[in-house]
Amino acid sequence: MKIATWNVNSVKARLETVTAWLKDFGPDVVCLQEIKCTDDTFPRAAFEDLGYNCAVHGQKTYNGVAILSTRPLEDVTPRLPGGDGDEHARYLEAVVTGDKGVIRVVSIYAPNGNPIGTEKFEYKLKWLERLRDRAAELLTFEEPAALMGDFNVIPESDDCHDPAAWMNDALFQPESRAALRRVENLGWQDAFRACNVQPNKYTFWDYQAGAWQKDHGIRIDLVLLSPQALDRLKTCAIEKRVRGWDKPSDHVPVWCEIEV
DNA sequence: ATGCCGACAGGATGTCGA
Repeated sequence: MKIATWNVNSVKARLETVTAWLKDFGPDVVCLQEIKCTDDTFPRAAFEDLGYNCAVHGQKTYNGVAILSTRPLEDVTPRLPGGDGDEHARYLEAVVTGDKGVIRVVSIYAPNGNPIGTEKFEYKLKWLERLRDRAAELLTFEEPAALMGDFNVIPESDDCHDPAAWMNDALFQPESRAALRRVENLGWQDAFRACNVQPNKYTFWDYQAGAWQKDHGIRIDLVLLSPQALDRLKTCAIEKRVRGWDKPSDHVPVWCEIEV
C-alpha cells in the first residue's frame, strides 16, 4: 500500500495540483495538512470523483488536516488529546484495512513556533509533548501505525542546506529537536532515514529568495513508523519533482510503500 | 540586517507561514 503525506498550503488553491498528483502517482492513502478550510467547504467531490474517501478536520483560514483513502476510513478521530481549549485543527487519526492487514494513519500538522521566546514557541513544545503522550499510547496497540505530516522540526543539521541560517528559528531549536527525538525514542522510526542515508534531502523550499532554484530546503515532513509498520516497510521517498510543477505548494509529498 | 513569495480575509493591507 502506498501511503503519503503532503502539506498542500490550502487545498482549494492547490486543488488542480493535488488532483494531478493523485492521478499521476496513485497513492492509496494521503494525509493532507494546511487545508485551510472548514469541513463543509472541503472539496470532497473532487477527491471522491477520483475514488477517494475523505476524513476531514478543518479550520477556517489556518491549519486543518485531512486523510484521503481508496479504502474505507474507520475509527476516524480528530484532535490530539490534552491541551483543553486548543482549537487548532492539527491532528486526525484513521484506520485503513489493506489486503494484508490494518494500518493506523495519523495526519499531523505540528505548530511552527516562531518567533522563539514567545508563547507560540511554548505552544509548539507543549503540543509536541502531547504528541509524545499519544504516540506512547498508540504503541500499546502493537499494530502497524504511521505518524505522518509536517512536524515543523528539522531533525538534524544535514536535513537543511545551511544550519547557521536556521540557528534562531523555532524549527531548529535544540528544544524542538529534543521533543521530536523523545517521540522517536519511544520506538517510532523516521521512515525516510530507515531507507536513505544521503544528506540534504528536502521536503520544503521557501517560495522566497529562489530557495527552490538553489535547492535551499529543509526536511520537516516526516513519516514515523511503529515497529510493526517498520517491519512491513518496503521503501520511502520524497516526491521532489512536484515542487517544480505549476502552482506548487512549498512542501512536496513524502510517501512509503508498506506491506499491509 | 530585512525582504523576497503566497494564501487568506475582505475590500487595503495586516497576519501567518517556515
